[in-house]
Amino acid sequence: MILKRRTTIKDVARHAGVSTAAVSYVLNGKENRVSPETVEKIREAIRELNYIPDFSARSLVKNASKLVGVIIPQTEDSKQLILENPFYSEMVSNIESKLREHGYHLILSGVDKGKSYLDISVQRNLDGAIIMGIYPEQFYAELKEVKIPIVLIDSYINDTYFSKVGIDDEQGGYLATRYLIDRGHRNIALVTGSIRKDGVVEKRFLGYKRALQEAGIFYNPDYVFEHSVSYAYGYEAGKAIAAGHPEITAVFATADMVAFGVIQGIKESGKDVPEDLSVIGFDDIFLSRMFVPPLTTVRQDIALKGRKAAELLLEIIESDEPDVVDRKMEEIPLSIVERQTVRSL
Amino acid sequence: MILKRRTTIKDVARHAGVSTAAVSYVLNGKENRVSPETVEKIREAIRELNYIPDFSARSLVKNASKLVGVIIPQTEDSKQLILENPFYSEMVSNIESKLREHGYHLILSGVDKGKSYLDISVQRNLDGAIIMGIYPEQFYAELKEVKIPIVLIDSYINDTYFSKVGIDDEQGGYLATRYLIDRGHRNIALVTGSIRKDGVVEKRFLGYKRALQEAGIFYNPDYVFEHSVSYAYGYEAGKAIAAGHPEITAVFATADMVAFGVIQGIKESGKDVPEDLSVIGFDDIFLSRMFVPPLTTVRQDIALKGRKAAELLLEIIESDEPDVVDRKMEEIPLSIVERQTVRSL
DNA sequence: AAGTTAAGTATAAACGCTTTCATTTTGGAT
DNA sequence: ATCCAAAATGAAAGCGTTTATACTTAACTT
Repeated sequence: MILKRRTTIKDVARHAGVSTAAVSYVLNGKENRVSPETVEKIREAIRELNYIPDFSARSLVKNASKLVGVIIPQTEDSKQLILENPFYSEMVSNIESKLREHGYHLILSGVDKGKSYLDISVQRNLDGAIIMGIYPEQFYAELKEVKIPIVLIDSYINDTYFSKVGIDDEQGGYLATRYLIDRGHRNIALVTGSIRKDGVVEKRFLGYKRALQEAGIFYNPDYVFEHSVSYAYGYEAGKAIAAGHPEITAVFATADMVAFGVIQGIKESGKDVPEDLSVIGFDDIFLSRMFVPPLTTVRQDIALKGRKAAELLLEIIESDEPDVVDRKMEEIPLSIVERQTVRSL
Repeated sequence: MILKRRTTIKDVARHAGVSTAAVSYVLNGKENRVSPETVEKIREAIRELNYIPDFSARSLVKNASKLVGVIIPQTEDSKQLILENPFYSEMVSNIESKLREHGYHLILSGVDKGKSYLDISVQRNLDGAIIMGIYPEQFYAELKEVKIPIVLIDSYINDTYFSKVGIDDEQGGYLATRYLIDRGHRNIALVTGSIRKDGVVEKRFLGYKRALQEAGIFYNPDYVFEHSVSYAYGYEAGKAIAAGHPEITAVFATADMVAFGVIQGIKESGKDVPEDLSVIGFDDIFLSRMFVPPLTTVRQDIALKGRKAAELLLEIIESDEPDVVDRKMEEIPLSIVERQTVRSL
């Protein structure tokens, strides 16, 4: 593989009979510094030589890489991204297209347990990052050090340094639970990923409790099944509920993926959804529509969430005074979509 | 945002009282060129100053970026990645973890219709790329120009320049069809994404025809429903089959995602799977297990596919003579997993 | 003691680009 | 013709690294 030498700005300059500075000017849209004829000559040369700039060199001098980091959570056990969950892949896909539209590229990555994201952000000179999910305190502290714009998706970290996009999870949890209560359910289980401080699950849990309390229903800790956001855990919980809790008539799963598992678990225990047990999910991933039976769930616009996060980040990156932009919290609207997994008692 | 100046190798050198060369040596594992005490001093300085190297600068001089491009197909209409399909997200997730393990980062991207991948590979000085799916001829021609190692996933482009990882799709198509035939089906529909040259679908289609022929069944073009790899199209086709072709007893969908749609379409036409119509899919994405009814399908190890692609690429990148490594075709094994969507006639 | 060698270290060029600033050219105005 | 401002151009420094090369020192040989 004899690597042909790169075509550089120098080649272009020579070919056009001008200095590298001139070439750089037209490359950077500062054409007013160059005469129209020269611009044309340079354009021509660029075309003829098929010149493509080197972003590393550019990054070095401009101190901007046109690179954005995107972090998504990993499975607890292995080090794999939980990209399989359509919730994340749909967001990533929307973030990617928005970024590309603006000439940015995306480095997709998980972050090793206990390790920081400092390394990659500094190594790659990232212009910004979008972080999904929730991490240890320390992680955020380090992130701030890097001094790049950060957008947090689904995090309640209370620090104005970070911009955020998310939903009103407490309200979502409330809505879901209330929806069940309104249909006559009193003994309502909660199946959920681990309830961590500043995470979405914590808020949804709070909403669940608020709805219960408001309806005068005693909160029973035995009814919360907390472990991980996965089909597998939902399945397990579904079985446990169907087998061990005949008094429970409905379950609120804090993610559609979990709800699928719950339903499957219930079915395999010989009960039916929604005849014997009602189930409501959260997210409305595109699969929920196609599930059998179609899942009743709390809908959030996932694509919008991704797009908003990208837009917000770009806005901060491209503002002249990134430190002055006030860090807003973009809130994506919420609604219940009624399908066929909840019945009225 | 007062950007504190980067900590550079110079700072480290000064702090340790040595030259930048020495620092660079220990950074690059050439410690034998430096005395043990100096190494220690430098290590200390690095730690104390919290030094993190700049990969742009490194890339510039080493002409290697530790960056790998990953391309996945986009939806026809919009410019969005079809990452929602778990088939892709599972691969990406496995590729990512493998790459990260080896100190590489991944730039995830689609490629704009008609545009080339040349830009990004040159701009970013990519060390290699993994390309999923199939693109116009021209695309590959340009790709070769860049002279970086490329691994193609699911492509039958006949060019030894590229390494490949894939399955025996013809055999897969054959197996699926044969499976149905063996269970008494004669009128078998094929529902598939567009049959493009050198794509997996073309091969599966060929396998379908071979099985038919071998069984002495007349191939009926009316039985192939060709459009796009999507739930939506499957749904449409499912309806069309259930409503307009009472003689058809089984359908082979060339992707699980499509099979889901087909089944849904059939059900909404008032027929049942597998009672009235049998359906077999392809891929065995993790959802197929959880689908109701659980999908009978041709299984390929998607995670393995991703990992193999990453490994293969790394192997070529890190070999001293990348042009000498012979470009193999890694073949992932195939099998049928029997679940509940096919019945014997 | 002089010479040789090896080991350790430092200097400086190079990678491809942007951008400051000095210089040259142009074209009015006088 | 002369002057001047404005426009166009170019030289060169610098971004943070690596690495070839040069240099210094220490350690052996004779």
